[in-house]
Amino acid sequence: MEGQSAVRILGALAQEHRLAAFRLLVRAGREGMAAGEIVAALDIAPSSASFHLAQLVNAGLAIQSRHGRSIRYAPNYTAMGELVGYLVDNCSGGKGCGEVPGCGAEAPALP
Amino acid sequence: MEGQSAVRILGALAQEHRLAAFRLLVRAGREGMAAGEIVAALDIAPSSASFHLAQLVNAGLAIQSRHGRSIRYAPNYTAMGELVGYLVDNCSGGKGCGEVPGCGAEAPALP
DNA sequence: TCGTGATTTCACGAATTATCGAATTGGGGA
DNA sequence: TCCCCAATTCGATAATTCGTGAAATCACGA
Repeated sequence: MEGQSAVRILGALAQEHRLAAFRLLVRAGREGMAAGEIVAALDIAPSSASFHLAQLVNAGLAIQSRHGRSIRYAPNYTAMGELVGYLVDNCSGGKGCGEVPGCGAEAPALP
Repeated sequence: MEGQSAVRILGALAQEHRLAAFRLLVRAGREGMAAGEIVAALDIAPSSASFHLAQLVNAGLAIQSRHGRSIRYAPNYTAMGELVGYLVDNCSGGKGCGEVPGCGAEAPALP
């Protein structure tokens, strides 16, 4: 993952409603949720939700698909995994990352 | 880590110069870097750098300390580790997180 | 004490982001 | 076909963020 896309993904998650939406999607699993369900869960205007969901899709964190007359959003685990990998690679100061239990990050890779 | 502070940290990293600055700090290790060195490395106006560094400090990602007449900034590995932990906990859909090698994230904890 | 270098704070304009209501599109079902 | 229902797009506005130069602060050494 490059720094530029890391910034895009971080920016997509750096908003209360979007982080909440993504967590909902993760919780819902691979099938994701319909836009209407997300709107109901987040308790914001439909147009606002659409705006935020579009940002998640744009950042690659969510995948949009039509199911009948509703539109479903599913989480993209790969993008999140790459973000975490990027952060872990930038987390270690050379002595290993003692703050993330179970993660063996040794190499401070800085392109 | 709560969602609110996760958003603060994500927001602090979701900016080109701030992400670059934090990576510099991580690379520099526990001693960190003087503000002037960071300004030189990022090639931005001193006031802009000060603005961004203040955001990192405010989010808890960096620690500020005076050394002589210069001010040093050091990375806070704990905050980054907690953020990664938060993301990992929200990364798994229940089938384990296959995208982060070495990380055993099984429980989709949603407070 | 006085000057000097290192940083931050202040003030301000430009750009981006967030939110909402209204109008619009796109698919079923009667 | 005609009518709903789900969701998005549009248009406008409020709020936030970013970048910069000028001024203030802070600590050190002569």
